Amino acid sequence: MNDENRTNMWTEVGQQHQSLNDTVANALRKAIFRGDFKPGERLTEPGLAKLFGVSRNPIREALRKLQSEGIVEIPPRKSARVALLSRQEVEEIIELRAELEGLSARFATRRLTDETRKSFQKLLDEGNEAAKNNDIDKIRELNSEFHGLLASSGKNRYLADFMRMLRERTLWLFNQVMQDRGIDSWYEHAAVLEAVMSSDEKLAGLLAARHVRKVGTDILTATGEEDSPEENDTA
Amino acid sequence: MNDENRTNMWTEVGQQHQSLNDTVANALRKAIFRGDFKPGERLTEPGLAKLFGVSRNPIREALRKLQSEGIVEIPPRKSARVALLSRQEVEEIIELRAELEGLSARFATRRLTDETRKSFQKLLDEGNEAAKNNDIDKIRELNSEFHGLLASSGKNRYLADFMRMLRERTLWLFNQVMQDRGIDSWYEHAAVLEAVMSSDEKLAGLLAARHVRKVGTDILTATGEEDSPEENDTA
DNA sequence: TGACTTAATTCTGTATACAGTATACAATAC
DNA sequence: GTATTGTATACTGTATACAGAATTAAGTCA
Repeated sequence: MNDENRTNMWTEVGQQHQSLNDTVANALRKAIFRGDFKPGERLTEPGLAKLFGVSRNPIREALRKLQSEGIVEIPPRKSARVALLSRQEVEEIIELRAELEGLSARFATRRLTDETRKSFQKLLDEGNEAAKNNDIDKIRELNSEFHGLLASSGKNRYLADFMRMLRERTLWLFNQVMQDRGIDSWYEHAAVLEAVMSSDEKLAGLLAARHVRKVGTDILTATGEEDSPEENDTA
Repeated sequence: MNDENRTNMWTEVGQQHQSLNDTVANALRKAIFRGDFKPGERLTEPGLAKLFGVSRNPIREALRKLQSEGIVEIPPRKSARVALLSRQEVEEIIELRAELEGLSARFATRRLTDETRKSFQKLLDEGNEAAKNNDIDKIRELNSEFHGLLASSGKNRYLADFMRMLRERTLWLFNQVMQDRGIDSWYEHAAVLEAVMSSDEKLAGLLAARHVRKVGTDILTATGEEDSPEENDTA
């Protein structure tokens, strides 16, 4: 093996190294999505620094990153807080996600290649199999894979990134409903995939958008009765 | 004046205070958009710290912020660089902007209120006046105002924010063409506004999308002949 | 002269220090 | 008993320090 190959082969190990702030950001994001920190909860830098066993600097940068993702809010000169979504915002995100998921489906249809078609078919087969067996865990995994695959097949990184952000932002909400709706969701996803593969751009777009709206209304009615999360500000 | 009113009135003075990292981020963003730092140029923390007369910390945070906006790239353990857009990426952004501008126009039409209608009408009158007088500067100002107004009338902050980011990201490109196309652009904007105000959602969406595509193809043909910006990597 | 190695320098990642600001709570006045 | 002020504590914003990585410059050998 010559030097050049060796370099190319192992050079990525340096790139893959996560700096502390990335590591912290990922851990914190996961913790928030898991519910370890509740919406509105204070996230002080010294507290997190102690918790993660690092200095305040990586914590600060992680918090700023999560702020840019909309996961935490950082008012000036005050502690960061886990962001809380107003009902209004949830509605906005769902409405937007519906349109963008439709757009993504249309892009994917337009750019359909043999390769992506094969991925779609594989996902479709696995999903139908799992649905037949009532394998809820598998279904949930494939449901989430669906969105990623559709987005990447659309071949527009900006759209894909933005949608991932919107999805993450409402993940915990959607997850609540997914318990009951998993199988239904799968069949709606399957319908989108079939429309994409039969190159019916318009239908794919409509089905994808309608799917998000359906789950969205389920969420909104499910959470509608409860009290919406209170601002625990001292104002 | 009672206490509550006084509080609401002046409380913002504390909120408005910009921390150094915000100030730096804004200054740096402006500098990059003005072309003071060319795409691909290295942005070292000590260099910027000296330039802005602050310590490295605010610089770091500003750079991270601009990274999240896609304006700079920060490879691990290397200096930040002004992001450079590949032709592929420019095409992706334009394609996406066309769809989203269309979406935004449709949202604005759906949510048309007396108030927004009045703003639209005012913009329309001013623009037509300026176009008649060939007042290029005024036209450019109104052209940029158009996008902001349309987005805010759509009443979806997430969409509006995302579009602003995409617009900023390609501002320098669009500006090149705007010299010649300013007046044409205005009339295309005016057509969108009229469609919105006559509540023709579909037409508004189509016109808005077509407008972006038009400017986009102008840009792509104009920059197509030149060499695309080279990665000045040492790879 | 030109490619390769090594030394010097610069830069990033992280930790720590300190001043100014917010928060919590007890003491005081009404 | 409630509102207000005073004071201690905790937290953020910013600067500085230092180790290790990246870059640049210098030197070596062909």
